[in-house]
Amino acid sequence: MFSIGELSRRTKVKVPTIRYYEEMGLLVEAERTSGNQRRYDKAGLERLSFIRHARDLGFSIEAISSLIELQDHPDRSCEAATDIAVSQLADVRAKIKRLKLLEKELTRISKGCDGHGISEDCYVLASLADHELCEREH
Amino acid sequence: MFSIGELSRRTKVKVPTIRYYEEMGLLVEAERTSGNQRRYDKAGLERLSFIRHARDLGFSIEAISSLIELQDHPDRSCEAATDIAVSQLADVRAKIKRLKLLEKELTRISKGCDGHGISEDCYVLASLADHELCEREH
DNA sequence: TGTAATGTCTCTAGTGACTAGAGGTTCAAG
DNA sequence: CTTGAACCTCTAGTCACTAGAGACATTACA
Repeated sequence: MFSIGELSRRTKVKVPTIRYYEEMGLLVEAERTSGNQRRYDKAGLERLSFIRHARDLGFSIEAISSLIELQDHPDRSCEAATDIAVSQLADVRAKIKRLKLLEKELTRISKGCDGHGISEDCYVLASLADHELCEREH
Repeated sequence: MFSIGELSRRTKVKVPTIRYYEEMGLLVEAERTSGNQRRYDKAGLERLSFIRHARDLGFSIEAISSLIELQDHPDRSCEAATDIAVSQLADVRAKIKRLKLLEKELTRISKGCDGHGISEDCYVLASLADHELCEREH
């Protein structure tokens, strides 16, 4: 059994974040010492590692909730789990697509001015003021 | 002179968002009718278009504040404006990089299970539980 | 055993960029 | 002059935390 600080060190999840996950219902309420401090075991560590990994991959708290629910019922169909992963992947791909458009536009805008002039003539400011100066939709 | 609703229609920025921008100091406080309703002119429209375009490109409210400050002083050096744009570009590139790693990992994970089995054997859930199953850092 | 340092507790409030809703007022059309 | 849409302010909610206050618990060392 170890303290929340120890759990934090092992999982690289900050202490207040662990308490937040508990409040959100991602972690079951931890056992307490007589002095009311949380104590964790291997199961708690594994669950938090799961959460941390899923968060790193961009899953929302809500999605993680569903995934944990499935994990707790090993006999159920895992269709929902793959659905969540596939939809997360679609999300990530959509974001990449959008960011690539932004990248192109920002590259173009940035190149338009070397920063040595005055605001009045700045292509960066002009581009922002006038969408017509953009090459494509973003 | 036109109303906030009309401004909203022309810029595609929602009415509460316009009021929010005013509160944040991005928009100067609008003139009011005798009945206390906001009224805008061409200058207001142009400023909001500027803000909207910058937000679309992912600039923060704070960054936009600085850009507007420069816009209001056409005689100043525009170095800060190009700095902001360049740093925004770096941000976008960093995000793309990270998302591409996530995409690879999520693709791999998603392919590992077709969703027709039970949770116990699900590769999606196993991958999340065990970082070791990942191919690279993310 | 005493004490000091560190760790932990709960609670509240703040972040960014909005969005939603309540309850009341003003405007424009007919 | 009435009706209904648009407008006003204010508060609270979103997401996933983060920061800080003030009090209590645990641990290490003398």
